[in-house]
Amino acid sequence: MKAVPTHGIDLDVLENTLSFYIRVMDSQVSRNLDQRLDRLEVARGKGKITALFLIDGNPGIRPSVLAELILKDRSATGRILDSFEAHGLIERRDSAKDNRALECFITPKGAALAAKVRAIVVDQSTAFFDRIIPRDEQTVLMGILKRAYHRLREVEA
Amino acid sequence: MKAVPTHGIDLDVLENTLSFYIRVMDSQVSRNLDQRLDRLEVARGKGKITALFLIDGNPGIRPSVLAELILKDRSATGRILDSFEAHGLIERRDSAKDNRALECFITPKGAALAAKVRAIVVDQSTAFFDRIIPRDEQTVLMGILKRAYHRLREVEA
DNA sequence: GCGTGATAGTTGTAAAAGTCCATCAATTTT
DNA sequence: AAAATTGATGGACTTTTACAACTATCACGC
Repeated sequence: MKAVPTHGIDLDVLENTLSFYIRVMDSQVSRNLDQRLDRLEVARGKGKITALFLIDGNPGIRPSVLAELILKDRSATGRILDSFEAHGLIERRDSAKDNRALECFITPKGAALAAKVRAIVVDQSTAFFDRIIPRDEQTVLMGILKRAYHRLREVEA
Repeated sequence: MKAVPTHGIDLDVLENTLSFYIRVMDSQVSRNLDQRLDRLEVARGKGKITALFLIDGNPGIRPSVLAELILKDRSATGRILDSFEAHGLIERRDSAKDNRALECFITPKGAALAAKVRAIVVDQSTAFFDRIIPRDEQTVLMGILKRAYHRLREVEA
């Protein structure tokens, strides 16, 4: 990528639009993360990593609950689970309580992947933001976004 | 969407990972924005709005410069310009100085769309974040992200 | 118990984005 | 003048994502 100074370029109203910065940050951090996760079954897309962790940390979690937590519809979630299962990362078993429902369980292979991804994700986020945001500001940022995240869930409900 | 409380759900390391919150915020704000922009030629995808504004505000800007600014490769940028041109929003003319290059110019129709989109984008961002982040925190957030954005460009270069 | 409506999950489809690579023309460098 | 670089386009491919249709099951009220 070439050096194109941002000073002097007129970004119009985007200059003062929060959503613009969120969107740019996302695309860059996501691209960077995908490179780190290359070949790891969870690269690309926003929900795969969260889904893997949730299944790892909440044995028996159901696809529909998962869908709401990763903010996707059931069909998209189902396809993620299909690919997880095809790669031997999880198992879907019929629920004893509700014959419509399934329950997701991590496999040893899935747990191993989760451990690996855990390390990568944390490391990547730290490395990425350390280059562009001072540590004290990162703390502030995290606080604001964390509260916003929880409020988002309340509001959406 | 149903009420699924986030309290009590274990998000694993994501709980303290900045990239996670950035990614979630992005997906929500982008989805919300797309709904607002429905049918407007610039919905979906991250670069279209920025590209339109840049062409509007910088007459004669070249596709390759545009590509670097919207953080896409030339091929993807070209396709955005194709669709803009097909919809009569811009014109690409041969550059007088460099016969390889093109120069992009907004059309009246494109300028009208830019004006409309400008209003929507600002309004949407404000409305979206007002629901989940107090105004004073929004100011702080904007400052941090703005600095991060410019540093990102310096670092990437 | 039975019907209505909601819920769980799958499948199909369609649209679109992003990336990679090859190609071609024009320009700059040495 | 040859080589390397840059600007732009085109094709192919992978993935994501949303939307709607469909089956099966459950829950509630009467």
